[in-house]
Amino acid sequence: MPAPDQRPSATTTPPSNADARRDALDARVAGLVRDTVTGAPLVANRFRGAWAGTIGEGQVGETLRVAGWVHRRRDHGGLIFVDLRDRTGLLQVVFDPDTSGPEVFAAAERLRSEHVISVQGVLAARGAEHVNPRMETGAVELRVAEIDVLAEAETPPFAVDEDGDVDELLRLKRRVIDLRRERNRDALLLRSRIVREIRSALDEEGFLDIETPMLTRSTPEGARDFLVPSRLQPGSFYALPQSPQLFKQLFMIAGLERYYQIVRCFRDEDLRADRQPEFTQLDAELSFVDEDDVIAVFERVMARAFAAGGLDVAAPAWERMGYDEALLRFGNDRPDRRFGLEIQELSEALSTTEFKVFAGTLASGGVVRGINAGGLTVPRKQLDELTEIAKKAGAGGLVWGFVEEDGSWRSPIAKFLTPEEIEAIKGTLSASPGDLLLIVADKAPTAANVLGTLRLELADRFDLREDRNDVLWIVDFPMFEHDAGEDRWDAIHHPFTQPCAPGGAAVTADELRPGGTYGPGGAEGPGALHSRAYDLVVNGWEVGGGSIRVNRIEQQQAILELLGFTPDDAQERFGFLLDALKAGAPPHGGIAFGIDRLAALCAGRDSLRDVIAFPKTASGGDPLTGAPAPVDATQLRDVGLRSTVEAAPAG
RNA sequence: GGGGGCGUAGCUCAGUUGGUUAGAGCGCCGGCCUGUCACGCCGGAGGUCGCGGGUUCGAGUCCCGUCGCUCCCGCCA
Repeated sequence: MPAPDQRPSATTTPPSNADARRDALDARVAGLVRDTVTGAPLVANRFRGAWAGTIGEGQVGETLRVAGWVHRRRDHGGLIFVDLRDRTGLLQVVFDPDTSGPEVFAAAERLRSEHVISVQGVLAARGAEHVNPRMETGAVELRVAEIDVLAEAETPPFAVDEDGDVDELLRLKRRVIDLRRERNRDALLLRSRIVREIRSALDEEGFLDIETPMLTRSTPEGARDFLVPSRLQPGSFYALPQSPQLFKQLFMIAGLERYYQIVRCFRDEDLRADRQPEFTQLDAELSFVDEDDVIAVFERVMARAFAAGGLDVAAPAWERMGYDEALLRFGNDRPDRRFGLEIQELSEALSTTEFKVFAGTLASGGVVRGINAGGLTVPRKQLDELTEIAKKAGAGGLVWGFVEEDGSWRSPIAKFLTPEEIEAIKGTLSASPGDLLLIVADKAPTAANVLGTLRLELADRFDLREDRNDVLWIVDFPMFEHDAGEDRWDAIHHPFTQPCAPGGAAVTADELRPGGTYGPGGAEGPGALHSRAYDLVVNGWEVGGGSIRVNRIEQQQAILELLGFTPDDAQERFGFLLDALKAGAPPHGGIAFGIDRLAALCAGRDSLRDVIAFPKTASGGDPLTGAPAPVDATQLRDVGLRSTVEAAPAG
């Protein structure tokens, strides 16, 4: 994920590249959302007859009434200018004692920022020398004849008319003020625009918008559930849905064919800039489909969503990359391909090395991989920092070295390698003089993770990303992973995903059972299975993912058994799904997209908080309402609970 | 749970080696101003330096603890 820019204070420093980029993006978003707001119908009433930001020279001479907030006020003593703001933008309104009369003018003298007013007057052209080209409505102004002060406002805690950084806690506490700021308002408008496009695309594709319960039963998504105690059945709990996964499968079995929902989902895990405890998904499912069908439909839908969001991506079909290839070349399953520094396999080139670290790793089934960081100027201090990062990512260490002008390799380990081995490394990494080579020897997953992390770190530090958008599907995921700690198999996507053999061939229930080819203890074992899952990755963000589901009861039972559920456990927890599968389930599959991530991506924001009206802080709180908060003993007793924790003092 | 960064006026920040009465820009308040548009000019108010403790003759500055925000790891698709 892109690192947040360090933004210098606007007053003291000239604009940086990052600032310029941000401004350009904000301007683009503002342009995109303008049609959203100007398209809003407006029926004249006693408050207004026009949107402020849409008024133009065509209306000069008309008597107009506009309503909104005092954005800025410029008092010249005998003449007062007010920029009036509504959702659509700004309009300069002028108070002049001659045209406004003494009472209206006196009212204008008392106006302050953020007062709410409705004004009426005649629209006038400004005259060439007074046009403000930086303002959408800068060629005209309203000569106010009447004013209604609808509400006064206290001085806002931070400036509404500036987009500068403000402490985020304060922004969230005073979210109303924050959302008045252009940048934040536009982010929400953009999100609305994207969602509207998605709904209309899905409608045209024949999807039904059907709701699913919020008070439901814990589902095995892997994350912690948010629990809601039941008052009518003390001691029992609802869980808030981590996703409507099982419900949407029931819709398919019920014969509804195509379902979608833009739905809130909940996961009680620690937060990140790209993770909120409640988040919004576009959730969808289709019947009688294979991967290609789902992907084709959602390439159409998402291409429209990206266009609506102003994200310039290639036209479909989008490239598909296997999970193994992504991990090998980019070190993770959500590759950011906007810069090079791809990871190369060096194991073969070094297969006969006598250098102990490499030889030992290879002998124990590990790998040696490296990246060519190119001609970056990386001082020793930064190399030490990179080594630290590599260690944190799980590596034992990091080998680095520079290719000198004479072709020699300046590295702490150069003396342990033969000239042939050094040439092989340089050849595999396509190294030329001046290049920095980084090499890691470890088990394959660790090496991938370490080099993937370093790759992203270098892109952040040296601003390597190209100014373009990259979209691709990741396919051919493994189905299960082994949890060594608990000696247990876990589903990587979820247990309702259909497994397949590595080439894509179907697997039977028997093959999944103990002793079967892909069963525990079988010839291949569960680890060899692939799943019919797919993820959509944009600019290194996973924005969506889904799979073809299991539609035959025997196969579902075999998978649950493989995961360690006894038939009784399985029936107890997923009986409703298993019973439904017995009722005759069509082949079906689906997908879910993170709407918050999609909106953040399109708006060019690093944090989901910027595209959520009322987000949570990193500690899961909502500074606006003070949630979560203690409740009194009576409320707890009603739901059959007693707290074991000393309540923190309110506030 | 762990690691990094941050916390000084309403906002954004500066504050040197621990040393006089803690500063700036913006905002706010008052005054002046009829063509501004980040209006301008003059004047003014405004501080629990997050909180608690410690070291010191003396702490915004050093130490310990704690709270909050934020980024990352773990966790989580």
